[in-house]
Amino acid sequence: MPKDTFLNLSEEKKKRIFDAAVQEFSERRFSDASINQIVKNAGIPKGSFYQYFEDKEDIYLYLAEEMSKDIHIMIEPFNPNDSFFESVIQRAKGTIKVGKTRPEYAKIGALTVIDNSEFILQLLRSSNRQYIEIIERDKQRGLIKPEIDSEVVIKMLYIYVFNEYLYSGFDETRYLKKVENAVQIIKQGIAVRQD
Amino acid sequence: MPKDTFLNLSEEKKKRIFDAAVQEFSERRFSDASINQIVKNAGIPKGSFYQYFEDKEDIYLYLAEEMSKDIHIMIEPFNPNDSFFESVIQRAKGTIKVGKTRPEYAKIGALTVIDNSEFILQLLRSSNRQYIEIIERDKQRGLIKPEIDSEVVIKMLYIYVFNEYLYSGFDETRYLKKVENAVQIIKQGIAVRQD
DNA sequence: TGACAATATGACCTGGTGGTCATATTATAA
DNA sequence: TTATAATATGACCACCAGGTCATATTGTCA
Repeated sequence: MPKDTFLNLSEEKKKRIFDAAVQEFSERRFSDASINQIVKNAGIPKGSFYQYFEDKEDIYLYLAEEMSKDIHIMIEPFNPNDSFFESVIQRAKGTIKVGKTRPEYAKIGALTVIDNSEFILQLLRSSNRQYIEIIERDKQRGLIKPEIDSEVVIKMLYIYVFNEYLYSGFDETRYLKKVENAVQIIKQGIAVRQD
Repeated sequence: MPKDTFLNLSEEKKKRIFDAAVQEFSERRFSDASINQIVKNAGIPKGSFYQYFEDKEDIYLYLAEEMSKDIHIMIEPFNPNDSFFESVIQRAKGTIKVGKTRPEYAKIGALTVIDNSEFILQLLRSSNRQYIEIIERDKQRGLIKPEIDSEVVIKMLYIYVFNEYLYSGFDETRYLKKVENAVQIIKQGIAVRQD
């Protein structure tokens, strides 16, 4: 949580700092991101940064919260009627949509999957939880084989989907196609059926 | 390629430097690994390092070559009769085997998948190529659906398998089980068949 | 032995990091 | 107006990175 000193700042200044942080975290993974760079981008003195935030984690969490407010306006929440497979594709479409108006946000998301700091791993774990729930629900619905290890499914898909976003770059149709391929593979497998 | 000055060194000294580099690269990703740390581990002066190697990439490539000599003694090459699925599991078992006698080697491999430097990405790409070939072969054999995007398959599995190794830690049975689960999912899919 | 080349060495360079702190400035209230 | 509290500021700290280079040491051969 940012300190009160930060929260009391003018909206203009808060936004300047927010934007500077977004820029930095969209270019470098959390582990590699530099506070020096953020203060330079924001045009504030180094000392002020520590007057506003505890440390890098602090500003990152603030960022995450602000971004998620922003994102929730842009993309609709999971539709409970959608299957797990549809949900993943919907979310990929959401990522593309976010990427169009806020490319940095999508970039920040993508960079999390290649960060192995304890801090980021924990964030990832909690963001995966909702997908696990969807899979479990679909098992009950009789859509997904009950014996499936949902952790494995999520990890494969999640890492893949963001990784692909990172390297597909601006090519949205390619990205969506890759994600659809991945989902199809997870759904149906790749083995030829020996009926 | 190391400089001649390095190659002319005594076996003892070469090994000391090799070991020091292995240690460093097994603890930190290529991008994060420190030459300073390597020279400290090896007990050689900083200046000597640059007398032996061009830079970090140079020593990494040397390492990779030496390690692969070592590894090829420990694990058998892909069996051409094995399906893609069996090959992946065999390779996972190989990783465990390597991990038992040379835990650092397996760690180095695992760390590659979370490095996004151009240098490492290129290495990964070329090491994926052989899996792509196996998949294409299995398509011809009628084992794998011909319409499958093999790049997607490889990327999902490859990243997953090493990632899991990184976080399963020493728990080999857990690791192998997760890999088998992943392979099974890729093979058969997770959807309940609506016959 | 002496001359020259090859090698070894660590101090040093530039530039980066996260973080601190004494001081200056500004806002607040008596 | 004055005293006090809140905030702003950038120089500074210790530490790390990759890389260089003048000098010292060692090996080689005539």
